[in-house]
Order: sequence, then structure tokens, then C-alpha cells
Amino acid sequence: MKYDLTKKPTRGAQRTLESFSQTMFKLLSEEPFERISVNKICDISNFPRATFYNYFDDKFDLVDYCWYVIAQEIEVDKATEVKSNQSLIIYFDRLYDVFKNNRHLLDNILQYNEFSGQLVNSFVNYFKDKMQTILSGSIDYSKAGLPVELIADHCSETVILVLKWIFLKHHDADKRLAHTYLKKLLNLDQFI
Amino acid sequence: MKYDLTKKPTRGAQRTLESFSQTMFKLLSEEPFERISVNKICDISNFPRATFYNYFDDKFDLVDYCWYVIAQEIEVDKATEVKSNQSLIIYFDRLYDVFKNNRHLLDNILQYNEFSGQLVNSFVNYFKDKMQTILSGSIDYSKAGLPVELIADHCSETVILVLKWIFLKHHDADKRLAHTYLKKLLNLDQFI
DNA sequence: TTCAGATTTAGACACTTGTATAAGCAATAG
DNA sequence: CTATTGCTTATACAAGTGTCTAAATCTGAA
Repeated sequence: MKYDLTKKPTRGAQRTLESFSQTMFKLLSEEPFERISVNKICDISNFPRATFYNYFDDKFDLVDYCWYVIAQEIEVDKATEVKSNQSLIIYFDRLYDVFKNNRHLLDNILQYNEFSGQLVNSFVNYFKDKMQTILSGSIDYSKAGLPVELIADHCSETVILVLKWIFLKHHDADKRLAHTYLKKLLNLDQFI
Repeated sequence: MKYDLTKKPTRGAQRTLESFSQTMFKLLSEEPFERISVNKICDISNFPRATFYNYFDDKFDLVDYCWYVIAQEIEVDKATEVKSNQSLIIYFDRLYDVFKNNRHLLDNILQYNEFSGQLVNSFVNYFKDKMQTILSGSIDYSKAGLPVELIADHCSETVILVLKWIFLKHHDADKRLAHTYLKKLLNLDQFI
């Protein structure tokens, strides 16, 4: 990403970011990612290509920004962080809600893109990374005789696995059932 | 892949496939994947672009064929399939050996490509799929009260996680230790 | 309000991509 | 041997990519 998201954006920049991401969301619901070109994005957004490349490296970069927009809902609040034992479930729930709230987008995307294609991959990876960042900072895995990062990786992969199962592979499950899956797969008492 | 790998290739086709894949292996050790163009591959291999596109859809397709070449070592023999309980460990060991035997290639690749980049991703996904195919056909997961495919997914993801940890993130471990990781993470008795 | 510094934009450049066509070549069956 | 079939190759095409320049425009602080 060429644009620095940490500094607060000018009104103009905000408009530009919004416009490009909205266009991308729109196009993702209409055609496969391979057929979405930077040219097309710019035409629809009414910005010249040069502006696109002021903000993003390429279309992958923009789509990552789109996931970032979606993930804004998650709110990693320091408050809950303390009650460490439960935090895996707490953040699982937040991700569950994000996936649920964007169900129609996901369905549209899956209509045009392979489950193992680049696009779905970038989506899944974005949230796997997100989960990993959250978990590695908020859980104490000291119990199991295993490298801590390895456990953190494993937990976040499993969280995403369950969400993929429910929302991308369409095996609907409410939170209660989702928790059961998660706990059985992770054998949770083992770690936390 | 445009070329049909199931039918046995003519001598000419063999030479062509060999040439393109060798060139790709060479280039992967020299520069990042994004800078490898189909043009360059063809120049080095001394084939015209048209020939490349006779065999592959694009450079991703070729790199997948490269993983296929590497994976040939694995040998999914029907013989072991029967002793189902142990087969997860057996196939883990085979993958372990494949990763170990190609350690220098992996090291080179990681020198030029991001750990979460497209190239490493395609490598990891190739072997995750491979493992999934093997496992879903050779293990009986009836014990745990969970969807079978979900468990199969989880097992193959965990296998790959451990191999990534050892060979891509460079936390060396012999097979014995690797088995310990795997068993603790999967809590193996739970499933098999 | 002004002006210096930053952003945006038009246009061009060298390069890549995937496809299509038709000519050339090689292996095989009759 | 030769006709047929299928693969290889030369070449061209329309499109896309990412970078660069210099001019235009905007913006915030004085």
C-alpha cells in the first residue's frame, strides 16, 4: 500500500479511498477477479490511472484495503484483553459476526471466483493474519509444552477453518454449534 | 494446465515440460516471482511463447507443475492405506522428507519471496491439497462428533502448519520432535 | 490572502499478457 | 512411400501493467 493509513486522511484522500474500494466491492459482485483491471476500476471511479497508483501498488493491494475496511468492525479493544482465557472465543465471535454481516458479499464473490483462487485466498489470509495478530498478543499459552507462536498459528488457522466451513462452504451453524466445532478441534482445555 | 498429464507424454513433450520446469526452478532461486515473466522463461528455455501457452495457462500454472514434479516423490501407495490409524503419520513423514530434500530450493525461494506472498502460498496450498486428498481417502474419523471433511481439513492444515514451522520458518526439528508437535496439536487420540 | 509544499493529473513509454491464424514440420497408419 | 493428423512456431493484435515526467491544482499555515 502506497498510502499511509496510520496518518489521518484529508477529505480528498478519504473520498478517493472510498471511491476505489466501493468500485472494487461492486465489481467483485459482478465478475471474476482476473477480469477486473485497473483500467476498469479507474473508468468506473472516474479517476485517472495515475491516481490509482498514488494509493495502491496494484489491484491486489486495493482488494486488501477492501478487507481492511470490512475488518474495521472488529474493534480490538484493550478492555477484554485481560480476561485472557476467554479471549479466543470472544474474538472468534467478532470474526463470526463480520463474516455473517458480509454474507451476501461472500456469496457473490464465490459465484465468480474459485474457492481456492487468488481472491478468496487473499480474503482468508487477511483475516487469518488479523486473528494471529490479535491472539498472539492476548492469550497465555504457557501450559502446553509447545512453542508459543506455533500454538497461536494453530489457533488462528483453526478459527478460520471453522469460519470457512460455515460461511464459505455453506454449512450453516449458529454460534453455539460453531463453538462446539472450535472446542473439539482445538481440544481447548489443553491450551488455555 | 493445458497439457494432459494423465496420458503418457511423447518424447518431445517430455523435453518441453522438463525444460520449462527446470528454467522455472532456476529462476525461482534467482529472483522474486513477480519479476519472472513468460517472455524470460521462453528466452532461457529457447522455446517460442506460443509453445509455452500450448502447455500452460500462465506462469502460475507452470509453477504448479513444478510442485507436481517435486511431489512425484511422495508415492501414494494403496498398500499402506489399509492400516488406517497410522496413515496420517506415514504421509506426514513422506511430506517431511519432500520438504527436507528440497530444503535448499525452499531457502532460495524465501530469499526472494515474502513468506505470505503469492509464490510461497501456491507452494503451501499445493501440498495442503495433496495432503487433503490423501487423508480424506485413507482415514476413518468416525469417532469424533464432527463433520468428517472438517476433521480432514483440520488434520491436513495442521500437518502443513508443522512443516511450515520447521522448514519455512526455520525451527529445525527431527521427525521425532515433529511427531510430538503434530500429536499435541491434533490431540491425536481424539480422532483416530 | 498568499504562497510553499504536497497531490493530482495527462500523456507517454517500454514492457507483458493471452489469443488467434496460418505456415511448417514430424510421426504414424495404411 | 505417402497421406493424414497433430504439434510447433512465426507473427501479429488488442489489451493491460507499472513508471515517469511536467504541468495543473489543491491545501493548510502564516
